[in-house]
Order: sequence, then C-alpha cells, then structure tokens
Amino acid sequence: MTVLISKKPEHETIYLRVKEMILFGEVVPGQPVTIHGLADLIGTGVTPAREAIRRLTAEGALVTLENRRIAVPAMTTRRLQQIELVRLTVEPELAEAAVAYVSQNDINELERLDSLVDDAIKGGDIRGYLEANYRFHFHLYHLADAGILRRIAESLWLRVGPSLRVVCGRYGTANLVDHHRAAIQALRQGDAQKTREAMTQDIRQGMGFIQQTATD
Amino acid sequence: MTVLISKKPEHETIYLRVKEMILFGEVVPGQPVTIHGLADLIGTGVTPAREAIRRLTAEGALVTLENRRIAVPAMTTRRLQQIELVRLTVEPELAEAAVAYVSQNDINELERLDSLVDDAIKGGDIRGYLEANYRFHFHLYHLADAGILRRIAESLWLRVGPSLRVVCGRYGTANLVDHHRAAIQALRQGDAQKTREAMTQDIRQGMGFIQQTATD
DNA sequence: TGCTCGATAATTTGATCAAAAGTGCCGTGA
DNA sequence: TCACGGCACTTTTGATCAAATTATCGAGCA
Repeated sequence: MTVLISKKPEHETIYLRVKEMILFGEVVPGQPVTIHGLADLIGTGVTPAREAIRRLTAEGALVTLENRRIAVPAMTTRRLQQIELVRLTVEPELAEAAVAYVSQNDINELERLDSLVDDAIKGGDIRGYLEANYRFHFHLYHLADAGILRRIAESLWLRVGPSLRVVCGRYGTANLVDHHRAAIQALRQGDAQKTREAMTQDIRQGMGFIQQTATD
Repeated sequence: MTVLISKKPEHETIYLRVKEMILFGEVVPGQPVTIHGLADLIGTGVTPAREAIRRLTAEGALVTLENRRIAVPAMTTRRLQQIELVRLTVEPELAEAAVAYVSQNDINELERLDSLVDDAIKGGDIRGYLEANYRFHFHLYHLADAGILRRIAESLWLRVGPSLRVVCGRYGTANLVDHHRAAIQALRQGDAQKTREAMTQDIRQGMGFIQQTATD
C-alpha cells in the first residue's frame, strides 16, 4: 500500500532532510545532534537516523566530540582558509565545465533562481536566500560531468551553511552581493573563462563575508 | 572481560579495517561489498557494518549501484582528471603547511618510511609499497594543522587505491619513481616552496602511472 | 535454442531490545 | 559554602528479527 511514497530508503530521507537543515541555516554551530532526536524529528526508528548521522559526519557536516556526542562544528579562520582554497579550485572548474552542457532551459532556470536570490535579499529572508543561492550554484554544477568535484563542493557548502546563517543574522541580507548576473551572461556567451572568473569572484565575496564569524 | 580491547566502537574498527583494505589494494575495482560479508569478516553484527559502509560511501570509497548493491568504483579518465586537480591543490598545500611543524624526529620517521617504500619497490611487494607510500605522505600531512584538507586528501587516496593496485600488478613495481628524497631534503632545509614542488612532482608522477588503468 | 514467468534464495532495510557509557542532579558531610 | 559520591536519566551501541526488495535459477513454452 501507499504506492506513491518515495522509493528512497528512510536513511536517505533523513540524510537529505538534515542536509538541507544544515545548508539552509536551520541549525546553529555548536548545536548538539542526537540520534533519537533525529529519529523523532522524522518519526522513524533510530537505525536509519544513525546511518544518516554517520554519512553527515563522514562529509564533515557534523563532528563527533571527545565523548560520543555529535554536534555542528564551529567555524575558525583556519578552517575557513582551507575551505576557501578548495572552493576556489573546485567550483570555478565546475562552472567552466558546465559551459559545454548548458542549454537555454538551464539559462532560464538560473535566471529564475537568481531572481529568487534577489527577492530574498530585498526581503531580508535569510533562509530563502541560502536556499536560492545553493540551488543556483548547484544547478550549474550539476551540468558539469564531474561528480567527484561536485561532491567535494557539497561537502564544503555543508561546512559553511551554519556560519553563513549566523553572519546573515548578525548583519542582515542588505550587504549581500553576488556575481550571478555576470556568470549568467558569460554562460549565454559560451565564454568559459568569463564564467570561471565570475564564479571565482562570487566565492571570494561570500567567503570574505563569512570571515566575520570565525572565532580564534 | 577483555578489558584490554580498544575503546573504539565496533563500527570504527570495521571502517578502519575496510579503509586499509581499499587503500592498500586488497580489493578490486568493481568488487561487490555486502553488509553481511563485512560483518562476517570482522565477526560482528550487521549494524556496525552498515554504519561503516555508509561512511565509506559518503567518502566516495564505495558507490551504491542503481539497485541497492555496494561496490568499489572503477576508474575512468574523467574521474582521474577530477582527482588530480584536487590532489594538486590540496596535497602540496598540506606539505607546505607541514614545513613549519616538522621536527627532527619527523624527518627520521619520513626517511624510515621512504626506505620501506624503496625496499618494497625492489622486492616487488605491491601491498608493502602502497602501505609505506601512504604512511609517508600522511605522516607529513598530519603535521600540517589542516584537518579539512587532510580528509579531502584521504578521500581521494581511497579512490585511487584499487586502481593503483591494478596498475602495479600489471606493470610491476620496477617502474615506480617518487620524489620523496627531494621532499625530505626540502623539509630539512625548511624550504616550503621546494617541499611543495617535490610533492607536486610526486603526485603528477603517480597520477600519470594510474592513467594506464582508466577505462573509457 | 531462446524466451518469459515464477519460485526460491540472498540481501537490504528498519524496528526493537538489552547492555554499556555518559550526564547531571541532589543530598550528605566536612 | 563546597567537595564528593551515589543515583536516576539520557544516549549510544550492537544484536536480532521481520518485512521488503532484488537476484538467481529452473521449468515451461514457442
């Protein structure tokens, strides 16, 4: 019965749910995560919750403390440096590789997502901004045939999500700037180099913004 | 009873065991991995085996097929390109960052490990080569205070382990060259730039070697 | 021979339970 | 007041079982 429910296993559902919670700033750095708490949240047993937590821990989205507790890691300048280095390698490459595959439909979708980003910024909607910004970037990255790079990028976004939430909450969304327009224009022209540069600028901008939350 | 056994949970033990099996070429690309098979291998229940598999899957060491089967992924040139790009970003950075922390004891240990590498090459001992080579690199990488980069590097090594085994088995160990001596000398001189360059050369060399197994 | 269909076997998935380990609170005694 | 120890509660961990899903293999048929 209930043939319409997803074919995904439960642990996949929990994984995706928690992943979005982290990416879109619904959790706070330092916040503890318990197996049973997750199971209750989704209304399922502890077994799939455990598997989802292991997966997120392996991706660096969660950390296991010295005892056996699990928590969302806090940001430090050292961590931020490492993340920026790899983001600046991986994401411009993904954007450049996407140029060869981008279609008119993709351009339209990217423009739609970018307008959602702008709306969220104007409206001060932090969660909406984080989600639209993520979807813009990863719609583009999905076009590139580069699963390894994309998964590294996702892992890095998971690490900055909570901090981005904090900094947006502190300084508001008004100061947010992005280079999505330049990227879209470069994509439309099929200019790989310009696409890469727009993405590089976008990342530098965002990481500089996050810098303000880094402790020590 | 057995108070001397490790304080690690079972799933951690299984994870480390399978990780070494993959890193050191004890598994073949395409080889299926079953949850019960792992449990039997270690002599434990299926629950911790599942958690270990989820973790390795999240790290890209294993892949889930279209059905629910788990397997060791095969290498392709596209995957190899992506891995090389990130390795060339992350590992020279780790090596350079390690320079500031390296002690005389570390130098001695690196020389010992490098001699193990040479012995394994001379003796045609593939497993010994893979293990000593890994320990050389990651002893160095552990010195750098850069857990995020190191974990990315480990994830990438997990992806090349099975292929490295295949190519060594096919062409033997005689053709293996490395730049460990140059790296050690640069470390001894405290020359960060030279250390970075030696590591870059070492990676290029190794990835070129693996290229020979890539399909399509 | 080559093919489909169906039954059996193997595997994953998720719930549940018991044991181990950790946390925090509260009262006693100096 | 404060240190210390006991006790209850929470959480993780691993085993086990049932259900669901998938693979495998063989019989029947054109």
